[in-house]
Amino acid sequence: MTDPTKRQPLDLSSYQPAAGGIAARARAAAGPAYLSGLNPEQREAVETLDGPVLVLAGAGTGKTRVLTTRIAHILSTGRARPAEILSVTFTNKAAREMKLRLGQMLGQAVEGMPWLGTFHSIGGRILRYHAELVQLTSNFTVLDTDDQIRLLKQLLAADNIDDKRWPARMLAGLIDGWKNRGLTPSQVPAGEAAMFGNGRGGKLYAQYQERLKILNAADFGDLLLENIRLFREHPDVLRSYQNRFKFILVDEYQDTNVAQYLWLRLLSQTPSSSSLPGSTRQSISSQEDGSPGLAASRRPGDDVETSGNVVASTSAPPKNICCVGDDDQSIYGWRGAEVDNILRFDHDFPGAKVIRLERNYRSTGHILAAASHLIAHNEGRLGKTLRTEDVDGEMVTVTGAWDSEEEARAIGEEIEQLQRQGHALNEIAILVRASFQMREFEDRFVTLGLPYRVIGGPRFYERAEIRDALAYLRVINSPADDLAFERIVNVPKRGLGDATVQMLHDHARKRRIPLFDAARMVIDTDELKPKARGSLRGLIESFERWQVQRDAVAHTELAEIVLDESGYTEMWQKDRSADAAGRLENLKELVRSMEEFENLQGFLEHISLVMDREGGADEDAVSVMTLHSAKGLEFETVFLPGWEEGLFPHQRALDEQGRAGLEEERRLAHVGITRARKRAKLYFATNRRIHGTWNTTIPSRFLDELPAANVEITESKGGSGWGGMSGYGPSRFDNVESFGSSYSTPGWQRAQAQRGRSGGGSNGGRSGGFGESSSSYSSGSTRRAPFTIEGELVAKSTGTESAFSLKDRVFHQKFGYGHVTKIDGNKLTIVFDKAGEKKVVDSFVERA
DNA sequence: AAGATCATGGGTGAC
DNA sequence: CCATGATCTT
Repeated sequence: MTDPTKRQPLDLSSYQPAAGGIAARARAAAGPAYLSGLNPEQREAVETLDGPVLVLAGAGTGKTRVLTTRIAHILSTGRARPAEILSVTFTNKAAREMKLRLGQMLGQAVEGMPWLGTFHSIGGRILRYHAELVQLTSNFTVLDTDDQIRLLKQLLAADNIDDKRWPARMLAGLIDGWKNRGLTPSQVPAGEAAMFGNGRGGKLYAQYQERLKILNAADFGDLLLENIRLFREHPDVLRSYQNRFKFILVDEYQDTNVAQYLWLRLLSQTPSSSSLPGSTRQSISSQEDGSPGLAASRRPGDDVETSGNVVASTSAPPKNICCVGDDDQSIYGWRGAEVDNILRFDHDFPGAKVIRLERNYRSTGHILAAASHLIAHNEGRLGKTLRTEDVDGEMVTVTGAWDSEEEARAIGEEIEQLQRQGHALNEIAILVRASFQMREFEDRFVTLGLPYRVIGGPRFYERAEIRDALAYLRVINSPADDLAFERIVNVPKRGLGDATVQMLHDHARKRRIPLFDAARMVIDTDELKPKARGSLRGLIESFERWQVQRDAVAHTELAEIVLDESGYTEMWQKDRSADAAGRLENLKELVRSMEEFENLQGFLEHISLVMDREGGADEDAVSVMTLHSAKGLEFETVFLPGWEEGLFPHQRALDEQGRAGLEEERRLAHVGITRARKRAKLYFATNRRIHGTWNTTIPSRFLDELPAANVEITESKGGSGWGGMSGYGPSRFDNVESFGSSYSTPGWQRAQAQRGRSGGGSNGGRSGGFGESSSSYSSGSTRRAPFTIEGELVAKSTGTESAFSLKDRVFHQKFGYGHVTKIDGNKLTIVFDKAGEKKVVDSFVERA
């Protein structure tokens, strides 16, 4: 990722506030310096401080810049002090970047922005202040997914539920889903609660919550849900936060789930000192627009409203909340994100000002046009028209490969070529749909000796040795943390096996006390064999000693003492396996990383919430990552392999979510293309191995949805090319039926036509073999290029006239002949002679 | 209590 | 094909 501001007219980062302070500086100039680099829309988004604002910021339009400048503006106009601005992001990375950029604008003033952070870290912080009100203590532990699953497994075992038939993972997923939707155990719809474990799902959720309280723990969902509960049950607490936060800013609003939405809604209401229960029942986000799914999911919200805490639009002006997002980049529906939150913003926050940022400062014309045309195929969107003043640049390329191996080889060669031309590898990324695709590239790059880095692999904190070390520290910090205790009770080996642990569990359960306390009691009895008893006593005494030391020595020193005295370090020193040295290194790194924290508590807080893998070396290397983890990044050159039906769009997205799933996949494709500044290179393979077996695949429908005018079909540079079976010899593919059928999609046909027209295709004659499919497509006849975008390379979405008019006689490659009965932007409703009425994007039909 | 073997299932993954 | 987890074995 490079500095996204660099193509903007004025580099804000060079702005240095005068010693007199930002306020003084702001008064000095009629238009403060930090505003002068903004375009009119950006400036409006920054300067519209009062009331709700939704900034629809397309890819590369300067979203982060608007957010940070807005904060600077609020501060410099004296509208609020740093501690009065609530600014939430989804990732720590985003929060860090905002802090960094703010620092560049404001100097040290950022230090005083205590409420800039992720939803979870802010939620967690608020929860710690009021822990006792939600049956926790302020040193509560934040459980990660692993702990969560282990806890659920225990509950399932206790209930004699077959873990095979009802996996703990599945229950964890359900509970997460409920929490994402803001549902406490009692609010889960009966039907859903019954879905798991023969009707026991709801009960298990309730049990799980009880256990969390006993463990003095909260999972990620709780950090928000318990916050909401806190606000609902203690209006005075809520009011204090409503009073505190004069301005609220939200990044990536399209990714918010219902719980986050509710949380924001609660905080964004203007506090009314006389919040009479039931006095204001008017709902803000309400009914009457038949959206059943949403209505159902919003039910908890209505609860909030009818309980009287919500101020209706008429009684008080809504808070100064500014949400920034892009509905076209909503790719986390599977994780509970509600695109509807952004689609309904002006409904939820009446009087909201909606500002669109449509000037793209990132990509060249062809790239932007391709991405825009693709995303225009989605129906559920607010519609933006991205523009660029950049040159057209290179066309987006689409390359077919015989199989995934050749795909990797071709991309490898292209990268080497770019490298020879002097392009930095850091400016090149490979973005895959699914992580299994990465291996092939790694293999290839290893043989080529091409430096690469995989982003988003196993994270630092997920490593066994880190989790073990943390478990020791967790027990010291919160002795009730049974999950941590259980993790390390026999690590390193102390002869405390299943039998001993089981015994401790029985003891603990009977007396309703933590395992640690149970252990302390048991060592004074003769219930254990002398050997195990002595071992356990040693451990307990160690912990008691460490607990005393916690307040006496620095936390980093404590960590070293613990790792040393527990025998944990020794365990790895003795280990002869290859990765033992690396693990010891990681432990050192862990201790090092503790230095920047005040104390143990602060460190543990951080570690549970900050999942970032520490930034790898700055060496020049190609980045390999999933499309999801690429969101928010940009590269000069982006390779997008695997554009095949079933993989992208992913079959499961289609199966499980239907059209909504397809649209989310399409947004993912849009995100992928818009990561590129200068070159976007798409690939598809005709054969791909999935779960060990080779499958013949069809090029992705998304390829068909690209505008021909901006796309160039190229031959694979991977040597023998598609037709060249020779390189592979008589192979395992001999049985594969003609792969010609793969090339009969409209996109392919079009590609051939395109190639013929432009004459640029290196070896057009060779394509003969591919086109001859059994399909009914009339090959040869030059097809009308699909909806192309002329001139200024502006994508047309909703609101644009189609090239067709009512009653036009048209031909569709799949549905045959028909006539247009309705036109909605570029979407046509057509009654086909044979296939009946269909809604079709106009690029799929031609005049008959 | 540790290692060996079978069985299962295999989008995306922040906090 | 592969990685992970549950079960079986020593």
